[in-house]
Amino acid sequence: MPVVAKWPMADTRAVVDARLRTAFDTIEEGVDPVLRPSDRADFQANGALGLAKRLGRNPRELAEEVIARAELADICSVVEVSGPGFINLTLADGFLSAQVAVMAGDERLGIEAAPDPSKIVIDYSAPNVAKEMHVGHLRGTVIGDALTRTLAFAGHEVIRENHVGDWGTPFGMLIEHLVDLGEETAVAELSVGDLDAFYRDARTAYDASPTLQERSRNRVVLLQGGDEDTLRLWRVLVAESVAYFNEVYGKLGVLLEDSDVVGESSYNPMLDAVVEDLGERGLLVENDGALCVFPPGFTNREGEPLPLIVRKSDGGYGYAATDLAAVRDRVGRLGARRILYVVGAPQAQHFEMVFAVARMAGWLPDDVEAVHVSFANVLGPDHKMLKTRSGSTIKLVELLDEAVERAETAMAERQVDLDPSERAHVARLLGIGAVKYADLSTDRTRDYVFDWERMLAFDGNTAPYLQYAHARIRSIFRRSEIDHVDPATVPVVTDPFERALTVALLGFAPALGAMLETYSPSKLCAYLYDLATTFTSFYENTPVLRAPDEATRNSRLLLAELTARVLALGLSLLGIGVPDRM
RNA sequence: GCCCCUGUAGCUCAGCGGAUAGAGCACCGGCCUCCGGAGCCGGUGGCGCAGGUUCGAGUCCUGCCAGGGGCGCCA
Repeated sequence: MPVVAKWPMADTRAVVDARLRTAFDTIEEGVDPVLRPSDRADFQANGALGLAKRLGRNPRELAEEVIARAELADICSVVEVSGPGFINLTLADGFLSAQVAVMAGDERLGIEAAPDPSKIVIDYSAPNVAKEMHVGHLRGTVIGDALTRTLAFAGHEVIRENHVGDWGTPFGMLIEHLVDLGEETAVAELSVGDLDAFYRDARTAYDASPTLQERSRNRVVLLQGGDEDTLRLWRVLVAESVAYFNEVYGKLGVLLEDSDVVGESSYNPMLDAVVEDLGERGLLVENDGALCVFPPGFTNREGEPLPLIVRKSDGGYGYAATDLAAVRDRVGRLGARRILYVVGAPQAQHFEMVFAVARMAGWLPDDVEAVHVSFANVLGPDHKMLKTRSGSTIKLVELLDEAVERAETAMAERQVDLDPSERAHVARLLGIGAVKYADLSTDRTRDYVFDWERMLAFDGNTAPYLQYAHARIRSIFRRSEIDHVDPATVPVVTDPFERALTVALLGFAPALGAMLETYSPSKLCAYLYDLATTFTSFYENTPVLRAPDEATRNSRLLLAELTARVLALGLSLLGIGVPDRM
């Protein structure tokens, strides 16, 4: 198939964009064709309008000139100027079928590995030791996991770092509570995952007893001073908590594991060096006994320069020091070319300051990117922020268990005929998938309304809908005699439903690109949902197994199978599994 | 007081400076001798307000209004 070799990428938009770019270049170097999907054609290029304005030319004439200079004959069936100077492009059916054949013949579905792979550190999840994981941790964990999987698929070397809160003043209180409970009782409580009760009881006792407060303060000093017995107790807290986190991660189905835990405490040995470095570069200013750096451009409420406090007046280190040490370590030791922080939006200014200081100190060179992948709040159905100490916090495990239960109930209502073990497995994929997808499908910078009913509803833009579309396709293949379509099949694209599905399939590469460009899983979700609806419409309106002839049948089977593969791959990149039956 | 984020249909959300602002839920109306009805086809309904920039603004700028968050020793 020479026609196939001409377009190695199954990224239709990129091919068209490149052709137009070449044509625009002959008129003026470096003009963006401004290629967009169009209602009136497959694509529209709007670049002629802006260029005409700059050159003082008639936009329609200029658009005509671009068309005349562009090599489009082999990929477009219709190219015309419309309106004030839009170039409307309709792709040639032969081009579409060749492109989709390339995609189908590729294990990676036409997604080329990044030409410039880089080492990326991604910091996400970060629960606190001896504290329950609640819905607030859902977003960071799920978004971080999706980005990790997708960046890795794109060919990058991704290093996960779970920056757990395992250090700081509360640990004096927590260790004393551990002592008061007795180690065995405490371990028993923690190992069953009742971190909430442990923390709450510790806090209650602490608040009520000045003696305990005194002991806690002393304990912090011992902990920071490296007292062996205190450290041992501290390690018990950490180990039990991490074991519990792993259980939650297992339920949630995310990649994080023990070796990814790089808690705040791991930077303790590097903190003195951070201060020394900053001192040597003359960046430190002593202020009321605290060592500060004043990055330019930050002011407090009085309009005075705002410090990043590296060392507190009592000699202790705050989280600014830890975060600086982490940057230094990730770039200096690990060789990260990019660092992603999947952390809530309220910390935006903190990260801006940390990055600014790290740049001033030379730890973060200009060619290393540091990005705060921020996400907004989780709101309750009442649109108020869900806060940890408000009493009515939802434990993450309970949320996940209920999601699975609801999936089971829904399956029971549909009288799904599966054996018990497969049934349980599918319920898990559906329930957990629904929770994850509900979170991922909303723009991460917007507040996310957590609503049981909506999240677990099995219609609309939800994971179960996508999973269902996938299962229906698998059912076609179970029903027919064939496992897979002959990979050499080149689909015929004539029927409007076939055509719409083909165009949708070819949107996969740009959709992944859009997700990675902006670190927005919601873009991939939107694409997958569009693909699923386009497929279902195709499937309802176009006979597949009962196609009029063998060639059409094979062609449609190919489109169906490819749809299933895109759905399965796309969802897996989001951390969501797909059952064959449901 | 200053800074950041958000404001799109009754509700939940898409909209990368371009043509008539799209979905889903809910509501209304069709489709079960037909490959899985957790579905398909169709309908009602909207850019917080006021200016400005632009050939063109939901998108960019300014002001206001509303909600949320942040603003030196908690993380």
